[in-house]
This record gives sequence, structure tokens and C-alpha cells, in this order.
Amino acid sequence: MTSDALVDALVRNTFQVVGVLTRIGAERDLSLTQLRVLGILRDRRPRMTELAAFLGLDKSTLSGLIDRAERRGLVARGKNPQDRRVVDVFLTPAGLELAEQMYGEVRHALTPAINRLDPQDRDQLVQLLHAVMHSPG
Amino acid sequence: MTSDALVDALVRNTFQVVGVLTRIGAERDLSLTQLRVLGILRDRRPRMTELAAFLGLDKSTLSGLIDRAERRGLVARGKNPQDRRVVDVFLTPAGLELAEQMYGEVRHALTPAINRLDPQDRDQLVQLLHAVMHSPG
DNA sequence: TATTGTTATACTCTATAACTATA
DNA sequence: TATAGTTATAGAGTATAACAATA
Repeated sequence: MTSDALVDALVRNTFQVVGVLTRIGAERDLSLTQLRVLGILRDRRPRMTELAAFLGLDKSTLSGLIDRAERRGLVARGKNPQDRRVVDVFLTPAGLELAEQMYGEVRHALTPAINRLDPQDRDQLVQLLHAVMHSPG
Repeated sequence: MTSDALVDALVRNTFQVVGVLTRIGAERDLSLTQLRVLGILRDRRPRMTELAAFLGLDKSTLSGLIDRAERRGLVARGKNPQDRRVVDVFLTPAGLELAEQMYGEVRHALTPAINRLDPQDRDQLVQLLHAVMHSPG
């Protein structure tokens, strides 16, 4: 069945990219989760609960993650003036710089793979991934 | 640039599929790594070092992973007659059944996404993923 | 009362270093 | 000596339950 081959390809592709992301994170002592946190915060300033939900993690897990990232000066906690229970999270300048740098390395690491496709195929792949990945299971 | 859009799509796709795999594993108290171990052992009987290298993990990490999976009756260690230092790893019948079951759930979970593509596009996507993912950075 | 976030606890995942057994 | 694997240790990631502060 074609759909089985596609599932296999998606899963294999996933572990391949996870490998690249993990390696690039590890070079800076960052886990895949921390790498993802930095990536998300590049253009957002969510509250703790929002970020936990987005990552699919418990809020207590996020407290620990943000504690450690804050201790390293990569993120900061801010008060929310509308609701004093809420804690907003955002990148420090150092965190933003690190995030941009690492995502540059991700692009660099994936470039050889991407260059195996001609421009038409790249566009096609982007379109197909968008089609497949919008609101999945 | 097109390649940036493709990198973004690949990374987003990766976290999406990781989310599906993590959820399906968690329903059986299996981490993403354990899920992957079971997936790999479906059709292989590697030695500890080979499996560690394939996963990109230290051999000591693998000892712990296999300890816990063995304690749950999912995998077993076997002696290697050629070299008595070597430990081979393989699935138990229970482990094989669980692995097949979970990978069935993965296919099921990804089916709605896949069904958003017509058969031609599915084939196309499989081909493009294969082209991109062979021996990446 | 309900929600937001933290803390305490326990377990898994992970790497490094030191070790045992075999080659 | 070198290689295969385990163990000891330490730290990060994770969820559950109990908690404090605010709504």
C-alpha cells in the first residue's frame, strides 16, 4: 500500500531530522526540547501554560525547563499586568542570538540534502509537506 | 529563499511526527527512544554497540534502555557464539507484538493527514523524501 | 471555587569515567 | 593492548500530586 510507504518515509525522515537537531543542540549542551523552546520563543512571548500546551508537556515540566534556561541567561520570566498569576516567557538577547545561530546551523546541515533536489522539486516538497502536516492526528 | 522554506517545513513536520510518536508511546509508557528501539528490532538482531551507534547513543545509555525493556519482557539479550564479549539484542514475541501494534497506531494516526493527498501526490512525496533523506548531513 | 504556576518526588534518559571479561 | 559491555555517578527531562497566590 502506498500510504504505508509514506508513513515509513515520514517516520524515517523524522528521526533523520531529529538526529541533526539533537547533534546541533548537543554541541551547545541543549536538548532537543530546549532547542525547540528557543525556536518557538524567537517570535512569541507566551505564558507558561501556553508554551507547555504547545510543546505537549506538563506545566511542571516547563517550570524546570525554563528554570534551567533562565539560569543560563537564555530566557527570562516576565510579569503579566492583566493577570498577576500569569508568567510570560521570552528570549534574552543572548537567547535570541543563540537561537538564530543554531537555526542557521540547521539550515547549513540540511543544505546538502536539499541540494539533491532541483528547485522545482523543492517547491513541490514544501507544498506537499504543508498539505500533509496541517492539523494532523 | 526556497531552501529556507523547505528547512522550516522539514523541521515543523519533524516535530509534528515526533508528537504523534511520543503520544502513542506514552499510552504504553514507552519513551520515543524505546519506541524507536522496538521499531528497529522488528527486523534486526544487532549487537549492543551496533544498536547504540545506530541510535546515536553511548553504549552505557543503551545498557540502561535495554535493561528496562528487558525487565518489561519486550526484548532479550543473547550470546554471540563468534565472540563471547558480544551481546546480541532482539525482540521477544511480546515485544514484537507490541511493536507491530504501535506501528499500526502510527499508521492510523497519520492516515487523516495522508488522505489529504491524492495517490499521485503520495507517491511524489515518498519519492521526494527518499531523495532528500539519503545520507543527510 | 477555579486557574496559574511552583515545588516535592520518583523515574527515565543521557554521557563520562572506571571497571570486567574477552580478544 | 584493544574492544564489548556493565556499573557508578551526576544531571536533564518528564509526569503526578500537593501547594500558594490570584482570579
